[in-house]
Amino acid sequence: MNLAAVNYHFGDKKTLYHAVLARHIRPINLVRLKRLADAEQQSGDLPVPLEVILDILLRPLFELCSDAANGGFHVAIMVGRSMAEPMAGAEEQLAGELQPIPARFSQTLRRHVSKLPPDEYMWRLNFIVGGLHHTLSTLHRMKDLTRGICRDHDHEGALRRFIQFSAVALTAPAGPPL
Amino acid sequence: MNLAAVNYHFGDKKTLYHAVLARHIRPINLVRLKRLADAEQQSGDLPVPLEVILDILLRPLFELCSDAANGGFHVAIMVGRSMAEPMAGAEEQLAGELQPIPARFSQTLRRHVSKLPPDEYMWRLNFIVGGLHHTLSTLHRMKDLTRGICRDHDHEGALRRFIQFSAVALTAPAGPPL
DNA sequence: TAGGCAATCATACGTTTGTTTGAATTTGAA
DNA sequence: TTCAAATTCAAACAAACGTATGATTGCCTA
Repeated sequence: MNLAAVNYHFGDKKTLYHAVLARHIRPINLVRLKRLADAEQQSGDLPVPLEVILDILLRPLFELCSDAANGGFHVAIMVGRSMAEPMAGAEEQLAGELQPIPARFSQTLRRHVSKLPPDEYMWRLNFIVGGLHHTLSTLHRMKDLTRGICRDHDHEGALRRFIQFSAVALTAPAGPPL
Repeated sequence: MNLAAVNYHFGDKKTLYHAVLARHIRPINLVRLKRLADAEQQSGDLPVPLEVILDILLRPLFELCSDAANGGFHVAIMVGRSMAEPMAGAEEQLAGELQPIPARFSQTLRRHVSKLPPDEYMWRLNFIVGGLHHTLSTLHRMKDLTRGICRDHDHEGALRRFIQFSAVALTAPAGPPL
């Protein structure tokens, strides 16, 4: 469409970029918070199983990124890029959108990782975040990347494996101090 | 320096980009192959411990990316970007440089992951690769990202944790088939 | 139906970016 | 020292990009 519309409606390109990101991520985060609340209520005093927490956290993202009709995987690329190289002077904008999620989920996760030192937990979370966005960005070319061993667009398989991967990584005992 | 020199010596920007990447990655890969051969010889018939293999694979990368004097972390960004979004029509160039490494290391890794289906192994490797490059790209702003919980430029801590992280993730038993 | 507002469009402007050119300068060998 | 090839430089070029403008269209309300 006509590019002038961008400046008419959004002012400049950077604002448009963040608007697109927010439009996709906001509803996902609402779903996440809702599902987590439901799961907690259903569990009563028992901890919500780690795999369930991770499923709630990850499934909406995988579903978004596999929704090819709505430019799903472009969003995957955008999110990944925003993580790896935030646009100068505008990281706060996206951060404000994302902050509530790790904060809220950490509450629930705490019972599963209570023996981990906080920095150990953060490091592992960062490893996982990297793996996540890389996975989302490469879902559509896994066949090429693995010489045919993995299928393209295998969202369900990727999600199932990534949940297990993250659960194992988070629950492993802390290594020896340096 | 004068930009015309780029086109004089390299032809165009893309070629320069790959030359920079190759210049940094090639020596690293030589070191990796050498160290792996040494470790195998030293182990005789016993398998090289997984953590040792991972250390050989990862340490040179972490060292490169922490060599600030030589623009180390810019290389981290470049590598990460090349992974996530290879430049159109030139992925083969970098692929040729990187191919021998996973192929060679998979030989040695095989004894540790022999019970994993090949696709399961590839998926996990992809998760780890994503985590790796994200980690390298964010080493210099971990403090900001974790609200002060992790230190900036803690290459040694990151490496140690990432090795343990990868080892745990690779040796976990395969989940139930879908 | 007329008037006003919002949205869209073709077009143009100013920057940035990648590349080219031709003149200077340096280098190395005879 | 001399000469030719290699390298560097300032300057210009062309294309891509982000943005701005003024005319035009579509829409809603009075």
